[in-house]
Amino acid sequence: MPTYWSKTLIPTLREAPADATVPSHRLMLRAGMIRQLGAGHYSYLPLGLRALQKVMAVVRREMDAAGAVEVFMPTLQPIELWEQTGRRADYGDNLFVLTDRHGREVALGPTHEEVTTDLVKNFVDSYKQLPLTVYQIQTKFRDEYRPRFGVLRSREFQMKDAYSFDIDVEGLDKSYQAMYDAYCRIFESCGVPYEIVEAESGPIGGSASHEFMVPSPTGEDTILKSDKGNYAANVEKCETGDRPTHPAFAPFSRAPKGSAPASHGGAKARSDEASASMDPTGDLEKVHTPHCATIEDVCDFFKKKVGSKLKPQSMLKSMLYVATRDSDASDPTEAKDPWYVLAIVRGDHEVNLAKLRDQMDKAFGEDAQLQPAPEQLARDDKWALGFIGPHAAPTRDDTYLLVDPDAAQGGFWVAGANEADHHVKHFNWQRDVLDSISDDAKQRLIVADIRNAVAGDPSPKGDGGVLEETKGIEVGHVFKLGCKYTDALDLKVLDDSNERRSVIMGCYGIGTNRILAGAIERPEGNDDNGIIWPAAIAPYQVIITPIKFADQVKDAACDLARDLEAQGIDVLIDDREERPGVKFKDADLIGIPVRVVVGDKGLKDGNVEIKPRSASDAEMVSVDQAATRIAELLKTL
RNA sequence: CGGGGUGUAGCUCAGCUUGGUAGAGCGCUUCGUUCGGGACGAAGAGGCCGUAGGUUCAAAUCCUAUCACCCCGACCA
Repeated sequence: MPTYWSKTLIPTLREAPADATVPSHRLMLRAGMIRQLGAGHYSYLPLGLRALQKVMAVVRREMDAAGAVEVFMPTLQPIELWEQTGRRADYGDNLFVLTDRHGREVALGPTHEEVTTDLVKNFVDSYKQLPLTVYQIQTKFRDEYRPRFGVLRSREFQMKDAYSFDIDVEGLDKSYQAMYDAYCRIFESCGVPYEIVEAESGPIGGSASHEFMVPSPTGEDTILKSDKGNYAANVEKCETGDRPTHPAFAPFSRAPKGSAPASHGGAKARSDEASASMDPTGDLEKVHTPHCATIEDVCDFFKKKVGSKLKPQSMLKSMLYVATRDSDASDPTEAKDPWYVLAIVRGDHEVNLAKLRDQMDKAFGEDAQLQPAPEQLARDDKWALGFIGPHAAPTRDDTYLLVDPDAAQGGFWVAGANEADHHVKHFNWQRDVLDSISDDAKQRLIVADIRNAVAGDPSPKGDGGVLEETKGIEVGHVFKLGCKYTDALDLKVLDDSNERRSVIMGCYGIGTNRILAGAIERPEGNDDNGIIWPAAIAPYQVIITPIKFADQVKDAACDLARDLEAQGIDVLIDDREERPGVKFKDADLIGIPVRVVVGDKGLKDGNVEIKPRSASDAEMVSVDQAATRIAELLKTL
């Protein structure tokens, strides 16, 4: 049965609400697909729901084809599960927690690793029952800092999540690959362009991870790609190739992992000419910089008060972290033996905590708990927060000094003075640190990649490639989890030699409503007149626009609709008593791939007018041929 | 959470500085004329001006508090 516009609910809007800023949000609102209830909560109206259901159908088809089995798990999850895996703390405020009438805490599921593991534990005892991959499509809840961009980042959203269970790493690799391939087919089927990038696994945990991104300037994720085309990664994960340090730092340097040693490919030394020399030609000089605790503040201050131009890349940024081996103490202030890590990067760079953790793990050969130093703790320990400089570290035996290669350069730097409201200029590593450093402190000095990669950095492939930056919308994410959850929740099975072994997991997520937004955000997904859907996920494949819904036009429109429906093509008939112009505008706005105009004019010659939404011109086709022609056309859209 | 902004009709917004009985366009209802790219005319319906206090003879307007939403930022799928 075709849908009649007048009988359904498609409240199109001439203007978008002022608070909608990104194209997908504006157009979904204007097309009458969604309505906002609160910050990050959206209702799906019939048009939006239909599109979402199309996506779900594609996802189900490919999941089933890949051998995954569909289940449906509860949204309400006992908080104990989250405590057992330690993720209650990891998720922090992002986890919605509610209290039931008995005073028990329950989490609103943001994801289902714990529940799935717990479920599978109940009935999987033998390696013979593996591999197993389960999936579900469900509403997830995350208490985002800041929901935004409509359906792109909401607190309540739909996700297809899948979990694989294998007896060994080879099995995991296979399961992972099967999902990876299925994801490629899903995004291809849905007609959304995508890129696959290496990703940080974040609070989910795990060893390997890829993200599926729809390239788009409105994306919140930053992707770095080698111009050689052989490497792409999320900025949170992205490695850099070898970046040369000043020779004086050689004994402390750690080559970035995976990079070819001593490649001088795209590495750029500081542009500042003075950096060529390690010899100080100016004395270390303290400058009074009241209330200038950030790089930006200091630069402004120098410009306005000192009268000299200071660029962020001429400064050293000193970030203080606190570490502990005591994994039970979630609060470092209560840990038994905390120590500090002072991370130094160039003023225009950002410290990457995951990389910093990696380096600390290497230094200790075990997991260290590392986090930004809480303000109170740092002040109590006499750190001049906001005004810390690198030379503070060697004087303290509780502090490691980690320096990024780009900061480990000669010449002069502006840095914190280790005294409130003061910075120093003419800071020089050789004179102010290396010359006076004790042997003991040398053990705690490491030069290594600890910052986020930026455009212009050398590719980690070490082939002379240079990284370029783009933005993307994350629509899918696959992880090799390992045994994090199965160990925490004790999911073990007997293997073929009767040994109990930890089951190895993978997990795989797709944001189904992000696919919708991604389809609209893609360059071909919208124009001045509205949405342009890929046929696979369009709410309807065909819209029939009768010029006036009466008499022979009405009959012809209904006949055609019936023929199309008989071929499995879904049809929307715009039967409203509106002027043709209004119907054309609305048809364009909601973006149905094929529009058929039925009017007296064409009918006089036995024709209807067929126009793909993406085309600028229509073609006249005889009434008899219309259904066939439309079916053909749809295959190309 | 820090900074900024906005709450007036279903939507987009004016009115607020300088207090004095609530406005426009679009949409909606009825009638008429229109009818192939958001028609025209006429007549209507629709708002305790986010909420609560306060100042005042009088508050959409001034003050205080509070709530909601949006934007920017802070290691977010």
